[in-house]
Amino acid sequence: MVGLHAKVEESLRSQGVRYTTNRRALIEALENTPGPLTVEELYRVTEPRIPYSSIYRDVRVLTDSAVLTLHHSADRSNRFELAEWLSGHHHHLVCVPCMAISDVSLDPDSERRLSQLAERAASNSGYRVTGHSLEIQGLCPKCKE
Amino acid sequence: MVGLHAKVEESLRSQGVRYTTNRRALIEALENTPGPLTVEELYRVTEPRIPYSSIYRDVRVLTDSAVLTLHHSADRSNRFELAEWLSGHHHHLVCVPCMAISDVSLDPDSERRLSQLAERAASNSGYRVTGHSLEIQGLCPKCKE
DNA sequence: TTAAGGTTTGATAATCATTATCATAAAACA
DNA sequence: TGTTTTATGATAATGATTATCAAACCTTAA
Repeated sequence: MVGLHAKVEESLRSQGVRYTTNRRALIEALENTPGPLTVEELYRVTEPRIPYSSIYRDVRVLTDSAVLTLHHSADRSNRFELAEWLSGHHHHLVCVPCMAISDVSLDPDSERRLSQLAERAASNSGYRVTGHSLEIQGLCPKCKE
Repeated sequence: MVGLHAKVEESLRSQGVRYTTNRRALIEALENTPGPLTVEELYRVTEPRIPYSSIYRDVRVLTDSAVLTLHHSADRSNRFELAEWLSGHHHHLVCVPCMAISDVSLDPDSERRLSQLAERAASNSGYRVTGHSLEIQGLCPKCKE
């Protein structure tokens, strides 16, 4: 499999965007985490520190370049994650009390059925369906006890 | 069926929160709309005008009282909607270009299968599942053309 | 009905997250 | 190398949301 960084670099290059040290560090941080991260978390995790102004600018650039996607969930913070063409299609498991978010995948058969459900649900709305995402709420192992 | 306002009033009363004119107007606005609304939309829709400070305070009070739920959507805006115990379980259809959001329901059979999928997806994560919500992305009739 | 106590309101100020600005630095390119 | 483009980081500005507080409003009990 071609490395993540090579894919990102190639994609950015084709859009005339440079793959700099800061951006690489952000991608690495996201690669090493099992779920989407906030700007603040990216700030804390990267080493050496990247100023907030640069993180905000970079996540915006990377999102505009379709390398990252913005994730919106019940908690009011914006979180970023690798786009699905880099990380694979997946869904999210959200812990309601502690707001932790982790990625989860369905097996291919379930995924196919989910697509069908989405199609059917939209069938008499006049929409053309292009994608879907399932958010599962629950209690993580820690919060469960 | 017992009226929406009666249910809301009863619920608020039990929590020592008053169901005032402003709050009633906000609930009415949400009742008459097929999807979640932003604070700005609530401001525009209510008559007579409710100041922003009051709308922000009230949606917060109503969310804390579990009468409303917050929906954090892809365009980075916060939207509020009636909680599911008032409006029924439903999912969202999001138009990617224009950001319109509308509610959509699955038939009971599909809903049951979706619950099973959610359970299965989380089964080896250690989470206890308490709920789920499906977001379907697509193009609305207008944007489709 | 009135007085007391608690809640809500609306105007305004304060805060917080995010974005814009801009001079400097680095990279790409001719 | 010199030129042009893009990125960086410090700082200022913006915009959305929350806090503050005096006045107005309910609710309850006497």
